[in-house]
Amino acid sequence: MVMDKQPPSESRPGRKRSAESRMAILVAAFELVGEIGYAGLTIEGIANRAGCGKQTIYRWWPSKAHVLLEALAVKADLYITNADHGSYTDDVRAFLEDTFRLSRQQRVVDILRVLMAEAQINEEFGELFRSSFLQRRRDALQVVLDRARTRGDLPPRPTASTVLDIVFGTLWYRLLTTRRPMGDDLVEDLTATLTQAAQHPTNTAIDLGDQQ
Amino acid sequence: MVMDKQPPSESRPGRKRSAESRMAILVAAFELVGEIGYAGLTIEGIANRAGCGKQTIYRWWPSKAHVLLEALAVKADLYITNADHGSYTDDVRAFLEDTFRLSRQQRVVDILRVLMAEAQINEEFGELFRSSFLQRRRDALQVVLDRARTRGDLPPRPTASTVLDIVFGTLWYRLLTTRRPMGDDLVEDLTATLTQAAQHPTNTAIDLGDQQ
Amino acid sequence: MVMDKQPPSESRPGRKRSAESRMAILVAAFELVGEIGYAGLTIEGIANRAGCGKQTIYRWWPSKAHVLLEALAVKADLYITNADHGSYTDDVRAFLEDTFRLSRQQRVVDILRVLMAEAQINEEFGELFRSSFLQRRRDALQVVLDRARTRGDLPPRPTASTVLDIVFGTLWYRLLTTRRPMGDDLVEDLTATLTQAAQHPTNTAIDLGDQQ
Amino acid sequence: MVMDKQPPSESRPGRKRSAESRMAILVAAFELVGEIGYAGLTIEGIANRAGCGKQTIYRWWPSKAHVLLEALAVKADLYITNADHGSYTDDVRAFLEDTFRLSRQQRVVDILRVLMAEAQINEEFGELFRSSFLQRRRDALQVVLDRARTRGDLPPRPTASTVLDIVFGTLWYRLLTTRRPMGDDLVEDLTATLTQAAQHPTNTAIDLGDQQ
DNA sequence: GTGTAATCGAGACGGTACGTCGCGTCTTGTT
DNA sequence: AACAAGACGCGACGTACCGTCTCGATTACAC
Repeated sequence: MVMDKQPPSESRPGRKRSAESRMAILVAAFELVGEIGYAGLTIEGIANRAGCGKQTIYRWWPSKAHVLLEALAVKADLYITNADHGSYTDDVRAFLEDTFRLSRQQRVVDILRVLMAEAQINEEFGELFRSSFLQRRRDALQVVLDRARTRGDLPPRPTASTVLDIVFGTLWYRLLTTRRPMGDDLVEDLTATLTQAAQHPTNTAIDLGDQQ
Repeated sequence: MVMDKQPPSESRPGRKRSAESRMAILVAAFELVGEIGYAGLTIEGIANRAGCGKQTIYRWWPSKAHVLLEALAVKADLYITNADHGSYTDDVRAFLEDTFRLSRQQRVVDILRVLMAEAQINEEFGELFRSSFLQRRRDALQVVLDRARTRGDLPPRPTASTVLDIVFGTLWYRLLTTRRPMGDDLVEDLTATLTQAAQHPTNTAIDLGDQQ
Repeated sequence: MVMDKQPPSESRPGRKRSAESRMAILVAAFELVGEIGYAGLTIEGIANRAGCGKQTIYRWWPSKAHVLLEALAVKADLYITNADHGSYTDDVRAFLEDTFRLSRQQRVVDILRVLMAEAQINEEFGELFRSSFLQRRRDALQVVLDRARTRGDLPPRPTASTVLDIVFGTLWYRLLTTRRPMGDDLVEDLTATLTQAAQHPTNTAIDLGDQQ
Repeated sequence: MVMDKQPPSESRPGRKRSAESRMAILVAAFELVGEIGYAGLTIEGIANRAGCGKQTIYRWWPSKAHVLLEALAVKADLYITNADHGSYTDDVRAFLEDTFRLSRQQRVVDILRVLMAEAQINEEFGELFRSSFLQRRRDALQVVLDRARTRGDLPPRPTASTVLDIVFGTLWYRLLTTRRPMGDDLVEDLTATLTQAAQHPTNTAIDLGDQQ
């Protein structure tokens, strides 16, 4: 997840970027947002906590949201496995359960919420957030769908695009509104809804009966 | 949608609240957010445009988001019909299409996005936004579900709670990430996914019997 | 000491001025200036303490300093006797000692200081303060000087005008700078200085001659 | 006349105080108080006129009166010579005439009046005004008195302390009440009153003996 | 080694908006 | 008409951060 202004690449003269300062800033931002909330988070506050000058933050990140996004990437491994579990249904369930597990970390959830919020308000950050975070999550689930299509157990409905919208829509909606993650029942219900046609295209009635 | 600090009710001495100022403030906020965006919107700017003092805003609303929420309620009729269209499938499709139509108003969509954003950042506003806006939308769709259950064409899966999460999740996810509303294809795909069991009327009687 | 905007004089229709409110306002102003100081004194604060509306204050006094001046007149008897003590020297000493005694009331002194201050800043109040307070004090001492001239023990120097300037100048200077009144020694020293020629009339001619 | 918060002295890191801003602020304050008066003078107005931020003023001065006091020190050379004119009488007359000349500058007089006023209202400023202005003036005249004592023509009465009170008392009283400075006649009259005993050298020796 | 160049901390700077306070005015209903 | 109450337009307050700009003081590469 690259968001620095200048990937140095070629060798330049002059002092090198301080790795200590970078980490101190990311840690300070991560801690502060947990202590005083995003509304109270300021560049000045981060600089104070990190023991660095404001300029050092402005040099490398354009906004506090950018700092926080990188801090999240450093502090939390956000990437969810999409290993093959043998069937489309099991893959989807596993994906949802992985996400569910991740969203138990309240600190991480809180940061995701405010980053999504900031993406609505700050156009430039929105661009980055969509391309470097949201799209990556879609890509991960897309792999599951592609595998199902190859395997042959992908139901004709809903389309892949709709599945992505439903899955991430439901996830984010819960995050943003109830502030609590999906529960086991919702995981199960959602998995069934998205995959029921695939499981038994001919005998919907029986499935329904079993599920009761 | 009541959000004023003091519903006066009984007759008190002193000058009454100015209806002119209230409307001027709501109109100014609505216009300004369209012209300069939410990030640039300030209480000071609203007061200037409205030709009133800042105190008059602070007296009645605790934040610019509260002003905007009331402005939205005044400027836009947000409430979507949930009239009976004869079947669950048609009711759901109508609800989604109504929403789709509403979300063609870019100004309204932009405000909804930033209000959802603010609800993540400002705890107090989040409370109000959930209770006075989000919950009402859920209630409206709940009526459709209740009618379907009574009518007898509500599929056993997904549960009502899951349907609400999926519908509003997908709606908000599109709003917040692509910034463009659902298209006809998504409406159709989503409707089918949520009601596909209902499309097999032979099972419906049995399901209903089980559910009761 | 009249400073009301409208001496009612003739009989007008409508409700009469409330004597209770007037006294409550004057008392509140007097108390508040002692508790929180002149800088913190506000019309709103006076109105709250007095249990009256702000308009009632604005109706009768143009500024908080005007209120305070009237409050002082009501609360403190500022007028110093200038009774005949038989000689110019004793009259002057008595006048100074009276003033000294008055200036033991710290509350009164504090108010006089801030009224003099306000008179420098607020042109309109300055006018009133000079004519209705300062001039009256000068007039009182002038009586002493006139009596001495009649009696024949008024030294030719300093002139009456200079005596007034020296006496009140010294009084006010002590008030404004040390915040403590003249002591006995200063009273005695000042009396002697102003009247010494009177004590040694034979030198006067020589002095005058020398000074020319 | 030092009134800055931090005499930097030792070398600190960070940007240095801007001398341009300091002068721009002092000039703006001096001009504005002449144009709109002290009551209308605001920190905000000074900052606008000076083309600087408000914080730059608050960083270095605690109130508009402090700014004005420093502005006065920069704009006007307030210090009056106390050179030796050969006799106590001539020294006192010269001191008074110097002051008289200074007080022809209406702008300077107006500022002195409001600073004395502010010193009554603002405790902290009063402290500074007394110690950094009033006391220095007293010290200057004290030099004249000390020289007279050394020289031997200081009259026994009034005491040095009383002379200071009378001189500055009369000066300030005229300033604060008539708003016009002492005239030639008052200078002469006051000089004579304070020095008349000195004109009788026969008494001086005895008096001096007593005083020692 | 000795420039030259970039980064670092610190912190002053010109700004902008904050949320509050008090001003003096203006209803509103009561006395 | 005056009164208590209190909302109003207004303007300044003093504060908090913004993002920029000196400042010495490091570092590091290039000569």
